[in-house]
Amino acid sequence: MLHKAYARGPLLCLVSRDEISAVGALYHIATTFPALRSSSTLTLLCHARSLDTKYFFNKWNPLRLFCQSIFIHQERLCNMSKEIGITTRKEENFSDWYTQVVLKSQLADYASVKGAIVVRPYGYAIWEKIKEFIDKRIKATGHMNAYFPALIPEGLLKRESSHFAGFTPEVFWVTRSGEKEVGEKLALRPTSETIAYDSYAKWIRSWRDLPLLLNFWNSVFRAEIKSTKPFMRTTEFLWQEGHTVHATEDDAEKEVMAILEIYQELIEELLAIPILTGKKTDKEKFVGASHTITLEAMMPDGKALQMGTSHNLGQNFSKPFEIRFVGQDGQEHFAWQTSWGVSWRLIGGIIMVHGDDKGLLLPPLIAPIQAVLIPIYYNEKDERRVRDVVEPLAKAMMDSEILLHIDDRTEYTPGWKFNEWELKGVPLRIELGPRDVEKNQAIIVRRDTGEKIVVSQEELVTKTQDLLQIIQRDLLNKAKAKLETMTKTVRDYDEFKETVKKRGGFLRACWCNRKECEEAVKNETGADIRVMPLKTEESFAPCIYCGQQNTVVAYFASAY
RNA sequence: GGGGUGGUCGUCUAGUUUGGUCUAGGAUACCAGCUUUGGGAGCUGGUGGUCGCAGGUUCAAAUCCUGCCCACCCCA
Repeated sequence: MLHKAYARGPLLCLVSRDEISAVGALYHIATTFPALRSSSTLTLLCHARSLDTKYFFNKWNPLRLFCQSIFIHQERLCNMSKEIGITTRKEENFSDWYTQVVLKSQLADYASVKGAIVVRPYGYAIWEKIKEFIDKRIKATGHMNAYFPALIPEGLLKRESSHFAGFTPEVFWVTRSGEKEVGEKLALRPTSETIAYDSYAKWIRSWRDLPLLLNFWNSVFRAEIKSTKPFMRTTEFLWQEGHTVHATEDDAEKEVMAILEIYQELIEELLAIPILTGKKTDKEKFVGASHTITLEAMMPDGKALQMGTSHNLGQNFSKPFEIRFVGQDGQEHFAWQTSWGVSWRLIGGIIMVHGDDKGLLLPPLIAPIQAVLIPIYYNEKDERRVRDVVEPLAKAMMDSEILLHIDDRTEYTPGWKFNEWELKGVPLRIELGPRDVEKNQAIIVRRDTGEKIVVSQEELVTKTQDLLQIIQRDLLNKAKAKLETMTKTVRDYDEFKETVKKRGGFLRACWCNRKECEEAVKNETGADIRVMPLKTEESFAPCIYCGQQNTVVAYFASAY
């Protein structure tokens, strides 16, 4: 194909014009494409290769260009269709696949600052859906949004010593303003506990001021990031942080668990990602918390992803920040506090868990576009016919609160659009062309299975709604099955090491509750304790590391 | 923390070994026109590049040297 199309004609032409130069080109071609040597023209001229072929090839521009065109055409013939979409398979190179999906589906892009990304409108739309859900749920339970400064004076950040020690390696400092050094260094907030609680102390006087239930939508900065992974590891990221103050320890703990429930619903029901929930160990808990409740998901590459945390801060901050109130008993008490958050890492989780070789795949309840309607027509007459059908149908769908997008761009063919919307992960595609107008039907295609379903126009709305529900459910079930296969109960340390190394996943094992063993396992295998189940599971073996008998069940994994 | 690879129109890339014909070539994308449209169509013409950034060497730098920035991979 190649030599027929490009080599023969132009080559002969060259030979007749400048035989000597052609020799150089042919020699190069012959060494580069062995398959072409059978061409008689090539064979003949290759005998003359004692000439300084390199000279001709390098210095004689038209020849070089000609040879290049051959390279490129060959590559094009081979790779054309693959290069536009995702070129790596999810199974083969997970990391590269992930980056390609993020960039090519236009969720985000790299910015020219190390560790920073730009969230593009499509990606931000997903974040807005997450935001919408959380906002609605926390407002329904009496929380309100507020905003605190991004700059925190060093003194404040240092007030709670373990908190400061935990964050200090990754804090950005502002030390200059304009031409002058600033008096007291300012930290770019790595989290807002300290700056918020400084204010809280001023606002809270009596038990009547409690509970104080605030939430902040903002961004935080964490330095010391070695390599950037959009949504997963960035120096600045968007999140929400809730900070509440309560009169009793019991109230604080209730808050921690209430938030856990909201997160759980968000992650499992909207994002369709199954999770393990439970406590963090003392080593892994939030620095400054008395305990941390976590939600952990498993990614297809065997690494765990922390999807959200809810901390019971006890009085660890209220004491140094002097958040005190006069109780009903007339006595002064230190308050009890919680903090909790989820970040745009959730988006990373969605991509990793549901995406496939075609690109992104969004669960309907989190998709900014749930169905894309692609009208198909050949000419103006058909265009009118199709439009007349599409317009009322689209209106009916939108009235039924289906997030529909009509792709009526004329510059792309239907096939192009199909591929593009698949890359972007839209759960359903609806095709409607002249044939369908005639038969009073439409074609619905599922993104997750590729299944094509012919439906009558009358039942398009209900069928679309049904399918969205089905896809939502199927995605969760599929992810649940995957989680199950990636969770393994182990009793033996060798098996433990082997499993971490080979396939990762969650390792359900027994642990003696001592930091030394936890650290040793982490150092030797890279896996740490992600979560200890809330409902205590019955111990089934001695400690995975030291063999001691008195143990609890813990889930280990290497993590993002 | 240690080691490595790479950065050239929006994207992918040729050219870098051996500095000079490169005021940088191509493909794709983009724009215009024609034509097409049910799984990434075609033709013709056109727009588009501070060769990552800053210095240095040289008559001459995409090419050589130094520093920096960014991305990716491997090891701890």
